[in-house]
Amino acid sequence: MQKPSLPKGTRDFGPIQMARRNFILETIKDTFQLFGYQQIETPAMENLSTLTGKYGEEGDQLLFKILNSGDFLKKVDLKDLSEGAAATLPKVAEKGLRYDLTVPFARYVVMNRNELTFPFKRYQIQPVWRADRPQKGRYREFYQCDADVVGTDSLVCEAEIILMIRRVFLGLGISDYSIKINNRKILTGISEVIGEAGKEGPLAVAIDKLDKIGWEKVRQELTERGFNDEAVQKLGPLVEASTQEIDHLAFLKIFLAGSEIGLQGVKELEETFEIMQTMGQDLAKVQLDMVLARGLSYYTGAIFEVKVNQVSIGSVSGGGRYDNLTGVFGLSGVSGVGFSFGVDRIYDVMEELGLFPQEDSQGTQVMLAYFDEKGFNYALNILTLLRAAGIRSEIYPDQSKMKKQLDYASKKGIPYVGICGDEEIANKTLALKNLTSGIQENWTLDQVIDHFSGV
RNA sequence: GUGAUUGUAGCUCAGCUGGUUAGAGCGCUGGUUUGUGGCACCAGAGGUCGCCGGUUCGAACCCGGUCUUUCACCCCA
Repeated sequence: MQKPSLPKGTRDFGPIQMARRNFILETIKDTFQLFGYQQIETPAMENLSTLTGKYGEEGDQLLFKILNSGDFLKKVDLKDLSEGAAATLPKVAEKGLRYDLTVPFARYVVMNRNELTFPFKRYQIQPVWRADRPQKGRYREFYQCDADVVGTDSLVCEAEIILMIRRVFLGLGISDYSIKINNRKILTGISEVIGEAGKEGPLAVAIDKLDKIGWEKVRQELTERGFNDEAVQKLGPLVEASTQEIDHLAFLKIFLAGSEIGLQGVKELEETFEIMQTMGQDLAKVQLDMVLARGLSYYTGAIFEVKVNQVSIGSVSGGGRYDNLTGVFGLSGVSGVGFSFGVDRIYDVMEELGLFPQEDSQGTQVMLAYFDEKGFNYALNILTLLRAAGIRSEIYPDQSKMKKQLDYASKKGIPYVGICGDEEIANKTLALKNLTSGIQENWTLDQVIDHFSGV
């Protein structure tokens, strides 16, 4: 006999967890649909050529590769082996598990460009896999809920992303959180005005850690990454301003005065906020974060990140605009913007904050219990009638002691048990017992149906 | 990928510098209660101490490897 086990970083979801996950999923789905997004799905596996090179060097390492079927070694020769893993890999694996939903979506858009009506708004809720080392709030298999719109560069999309995030969090009962927003063009502008044009990549990576490790450490990292002292010096006022309660847009207009692209980024943010105002919306929870960077290299415009306050979990949602994601698949000039909710992290956050409702709203409402064959037959009849009336009900399947039957209902959290004994059969009633209060009354079937239909 | 950390009954954990048959609480099964769960009392079942190897007269305990858990870095939902 072998001990059963799970692969590292994966989990089973039991009935309670699934009820909770479905609650989160339904809230998100409902919101996406309300905003006009249509659902699609793509395969769990993609050709490796679709996936590699889209997430940076680190990302390629985190891809799960699928060994070719059959004799996977037949194309490998000794020379490949002597050259190491990088040379051998393409010959033994040509498929991989998807790393996110955005790249498969880009692939889908390009392959179906003639059938799709643009702007195309799609949502997608599926698991993704990363060969990461698991830790708190980080799994090797987890769900993403993406909503993206491609084929328009309208800033209405950016505004609507903010509105969708707010609606979902309202529905989930999460109230203390911030939607951080920035624009890659602003980061490009910053690198220009400090005299390190073209280095926004490393600048972004370093500056993103500001609230985590502090200015001193970031400064060190920048120097290590080859930024000269003068440039780092020039960054000082920005870092200071980012922590102060001032009008960041106004600050950026001055700070980025010498950078056309930087000012363009500021303008985009400004317009996004104006659109929201025209829609009659305020900017609650929205926070312009001048040092928000995000790692993914394909972002070119707005970038988002959502952090729930007072919890130890990382960001629960993120996204941004990408101008040329479909370009690598041969369709250029299509701008897209989208974001993603991490269900597993939202789950962890809600658990940490104790936000899940106690009772299960989809569980059985009544269980039928009985003492003997006669009662069993009577109960089977009643069961059909209850279900016909739309009442979630079940019968204890084995003839056994009343104690056992009640125990089962009690443990399963079923609130009512309908007991079928000789007396009840004779009077055409049910002895309906409330398991919370312990009170038991004899009710006619009509009364029972009335009672539960009203709930 | 780098550096730590964890693993003993279904669950949460004790287990002394290595020394007979490895314990507790909760849970589980049965009983006190043959038309009634929760509470109480009584009895019982359940463990190759993650796995493999080594040191030792003797290993849950020491050493090596491996898997797993958690955490930091990197990166990210």
